[in-house]
Amino acid sequence: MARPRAAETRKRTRIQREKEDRILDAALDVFSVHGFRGSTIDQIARAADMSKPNLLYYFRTKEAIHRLLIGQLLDTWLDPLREMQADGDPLSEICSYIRRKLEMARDYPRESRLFANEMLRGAPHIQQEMSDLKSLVDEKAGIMRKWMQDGKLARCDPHHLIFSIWATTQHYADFDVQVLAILDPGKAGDGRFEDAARYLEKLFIEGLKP
Amino acid sequence: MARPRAAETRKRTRIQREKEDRILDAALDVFSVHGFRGSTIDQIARAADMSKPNLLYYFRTKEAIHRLLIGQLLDTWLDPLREMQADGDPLSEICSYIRRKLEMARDYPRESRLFANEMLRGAPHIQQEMSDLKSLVDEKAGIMRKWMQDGKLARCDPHHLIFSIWATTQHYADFDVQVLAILDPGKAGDGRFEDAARYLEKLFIEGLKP
DNA sequence: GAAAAATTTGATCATTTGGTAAAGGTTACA
DNA sequence: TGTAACCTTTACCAAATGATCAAATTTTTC
Repeated sequence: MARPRAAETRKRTRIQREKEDRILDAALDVFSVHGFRGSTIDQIARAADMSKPNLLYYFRTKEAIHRLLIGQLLDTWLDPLREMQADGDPLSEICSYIRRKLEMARDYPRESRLFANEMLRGAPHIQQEMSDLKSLVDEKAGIMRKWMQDGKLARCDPHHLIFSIWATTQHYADFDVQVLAILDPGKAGDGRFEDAARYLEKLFIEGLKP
Repeated sequence: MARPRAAETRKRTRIQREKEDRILDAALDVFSVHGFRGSTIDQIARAADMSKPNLLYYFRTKEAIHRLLIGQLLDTWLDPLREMQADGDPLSEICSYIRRKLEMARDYPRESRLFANEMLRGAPHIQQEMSDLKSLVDEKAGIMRKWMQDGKLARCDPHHLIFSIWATTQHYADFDVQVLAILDPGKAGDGRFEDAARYLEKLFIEGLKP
């Protein structure tokens, strides 16, 4: 290979770590708003405050950056669901899940939007991950079904229950502009997340009480 | 003006109506999946089965097509909410609203995704419409607040109630791939929408009962 | 059925975009 | 402090993209 690319030889240097982090952060900014096809390397490079060839020294292609981001994302995105324990109190477990998902929407809105973008275009690159996701969801749906049989949770379709939690929480990241445009300007801080948590906990507790 | 562009002189012809419809339909296909920046005129022209210059005879620019689609969308998108009547039974009104929104997610998923794409990129072109939206939502929130005062609806934040209805229903259009990947293959038809309706009506009725 | 209007096409253009080449500058480490 | 590995930049390229033009063809109108 004529020119050594970053990270292809031996260990990662300090500069490599710093720049790769900067690139990924900038790329998350750009991809999460414009999607893969709508984002340009120039845009990302500008956001990372470096030249395009310099950026391409660290990542061979635009796709390589995107792939890495998506991979990192899916790795942590489902942690809150994984934490749902069969031996906890059903309504508390569901409330904790809602709270954790809302915190993610508040603290990692870019990741949420990146994911939403991927879904909107039909999840072309993550067939394997969707399959893993199904396994996890099916497992947790089984736990919920048990809770229902034990009379600790209202009978309902557990898959749709999970969908409704995803939808209501991610909404605050993906549709943030809309939420901000509609709520009173006074709620511009993070107050809307606390209001949302209060509302959603009440809705789901009352709605799912056996 | 050297060359007459479609619809610039006198009335719209039969061909104009047909082709413009074909273009808008194709553009909705493309924009709803790839977003504005991620879509190309070539792509839309191919989907509409015509040449690029031919397409550009009917719409001057890519943006003109997009603007028209967004305008049409917002015009009808809020109809279900407008139909919510202050003098109806609160829980029935809310259930009808959910059902209508679910029907839109089922019958017009492309429109839902087009809207979602716009929101994800920060709704750059629809500031005015967002303002109109706020007026409508505030009005309906007022109705809900009245219902709560009359003891006909559980006390909660009406804005977040509306958000939760939007989120849960639009989810079935915007995240359709995910929904399909997770549900049993048997639900591949429109059955998932009926299941969703059953689940959501129960959740909201029980959750919002006074 | 001819004139006028509308439509379609093929060639073309300037810009943007993803990506490369090669040369010069910097860093780490012996 | 020298040098090998690593990093950065300037210049560049081919393809894609948004858009235009003049000429050719079709449709409508009288």
